[in-house]
Amino acid sequence: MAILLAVGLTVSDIASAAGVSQATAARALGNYGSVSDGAREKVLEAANRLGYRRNELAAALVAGSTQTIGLVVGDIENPFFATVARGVADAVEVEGHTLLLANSDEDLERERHAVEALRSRQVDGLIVASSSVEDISLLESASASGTPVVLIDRPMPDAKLDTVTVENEAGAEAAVAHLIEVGHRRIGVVTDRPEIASTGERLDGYRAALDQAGLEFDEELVVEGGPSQEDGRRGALKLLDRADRPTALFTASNLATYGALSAIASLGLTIPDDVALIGFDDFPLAEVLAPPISVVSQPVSQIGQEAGRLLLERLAGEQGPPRRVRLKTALTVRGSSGGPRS
Amino acid sequence: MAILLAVGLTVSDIASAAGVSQATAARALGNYGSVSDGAREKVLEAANRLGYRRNELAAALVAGSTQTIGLVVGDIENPFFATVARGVADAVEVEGHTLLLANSDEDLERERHAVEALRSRQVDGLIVASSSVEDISLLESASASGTPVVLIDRPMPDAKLDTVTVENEAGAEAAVAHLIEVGHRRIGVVTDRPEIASTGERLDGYRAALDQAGLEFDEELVVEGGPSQEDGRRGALKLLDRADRPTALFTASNLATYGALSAIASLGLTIPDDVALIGFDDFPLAEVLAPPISVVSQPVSQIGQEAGRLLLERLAGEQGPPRRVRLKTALTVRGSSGGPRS
DNA sequence: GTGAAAGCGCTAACAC
DNA sequence: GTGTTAGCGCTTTCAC
Repeated sequence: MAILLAVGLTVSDIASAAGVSQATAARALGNYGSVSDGAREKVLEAANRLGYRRNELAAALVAGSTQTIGLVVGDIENPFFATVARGVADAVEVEGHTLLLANSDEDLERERHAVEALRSRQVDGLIVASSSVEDISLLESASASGTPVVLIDRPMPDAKLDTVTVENEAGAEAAVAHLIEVGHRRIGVVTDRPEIASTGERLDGYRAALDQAGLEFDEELVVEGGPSQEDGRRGALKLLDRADRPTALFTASNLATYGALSAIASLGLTIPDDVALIGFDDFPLAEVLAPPISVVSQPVSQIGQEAGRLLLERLAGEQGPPRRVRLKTALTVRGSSGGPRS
Repeated sequence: MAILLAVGLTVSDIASAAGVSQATAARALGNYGSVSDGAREKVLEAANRLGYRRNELAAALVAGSTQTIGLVVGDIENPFFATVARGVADAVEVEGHTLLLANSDEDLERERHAVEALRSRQVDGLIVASSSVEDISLLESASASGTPVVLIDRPMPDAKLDTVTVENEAGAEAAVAHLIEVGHRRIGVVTDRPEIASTGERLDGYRAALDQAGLEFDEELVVEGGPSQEDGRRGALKLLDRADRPTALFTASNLATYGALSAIASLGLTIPDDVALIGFDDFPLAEVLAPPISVVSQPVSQIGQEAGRLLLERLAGEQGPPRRVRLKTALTVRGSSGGPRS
């Protein structure tokens, strides 16, 4: 019995099967240079018959390009990142690129590790939802040394890198302004991690709306959440589980919204009478809940697609200064933000 | 002004910087063979100072292993697949592997294409949620030629491949039996795509529960959904938007459940009085909805982890016959499955 | 312990 | 149009 450890056919195998030189076979298979019709036919026939598949690894080693994009997200289980990933994949796959995926768990050390691992694997470019506001030197050095990097979701004004973000401040301001407009005066916020820049911007939007209405900022009403639903739940509970609880909540991320909904349900509170709610980022069941949940919606898939597009342009040779794409957000008012009981 | 197209340092660069031969530098860097302490120190110092990073591509070409796992899912935006992906990533990353991700959109042709692309990139192994019940010859041939394949989520009894699935039939049967127990007699089903084997098993569970209770199977009560929330919504509407609508619904996938919730809301029906509901696969807001939604929960992350584990074992040389891991499901009764109004 | 040299599978000069 | 040859960056014999 033959042990067949099929390691894959090489160009040479096809060449000898077709009775031509390795170079001719390579030319026919790679569709470059000039090959006579006869030779081409023999080669392709042999390749087809034997089931040849090009070793992209070897090709990449020569070409210096792997046709591979590294994507680093906080957690692919987070629907936001999953949708971003889908957007990126859609954008880059049409050009024949494939995604190498890594989770950072919003940890700077793990992010560094992921970026290094991806670079070692010679990705052509990187798309990163960075964990840190401050230290992006690693990413800038990657970019400087020829691996373009696109930052997503988290604005980095000083970064010399392409970025794709949304109008965090305007979105948050619109949400809070709306809550104020329908009569709320004490509005709690559950933020995402303070280390990520979008958190700061959304908080700025919150303050701007208060300022605009002449309301005083009360830091008691701001709680730091985190990247998980449980963080959001805890944050919301901290705000709601007391006598002088706010009459409305603004949750600054999708998982924070989930968490707040859970907290509100567990306390037996009614939306919007006991507490109104607006969340940043839309979600599948927002319209189905009773009442439907008001949200600041953002074009999540488009974030990924734009990032993919920017990266492909860099790979195609684009040399200009860092580009900053800011996508619009939109306030979608549904039932959950109705006026307070008063 | 110098043009610095930093292409990356090579072992030779480090070797000359350290004043040793390329081979010695490689040995020190790769931590194999024997190197004198002095030489090692010089090499590592130089590597560190210059910022050397190994080109894993070149290493992989020699080693014949890329430390890379290909993952093919229907759609990474689907929370089920996102969680599976996370589980796989967690399992394989500890061994230094990275995930290459591809979406098949539940299309057999795209799945084939993805598998080919991943194999060309020399992944060490593949984990696939296959789109087709019938044609897995491509995957079996991959496996036979040295790229181990683990099938997930969709049972393939005849496949000569490792598989990780859940107890679809038992889970579905428990759900429907419970609906019958609380008094329902006309129970509608919204399935996933009929082409995937889990759909068949869940439908078998439905029929088994009816049989057990002596109820007749009515094919009018079964509608084919699909892989999207919108498919589920349409399917549920077909069942609910008529006079003799069923008093309960069993949705056979998470997105079908989302879709059914949407359909129920749009029709203004009340759960569980107008229509009771149990869905296959738990979801983040299930406990938060009013009423909370009863589900058949499955260990989604564990599916991914087990698949990763089986694959790593194959890569480590495991030679035995195909292994079939069947994970348990559990019926979680919440408010949505309460008795009918009668 | 160390260096020279071969080779992984491919692309691409360079001759003929 | 075709074959010979070098080389991508690495690992790994094989002499010394």
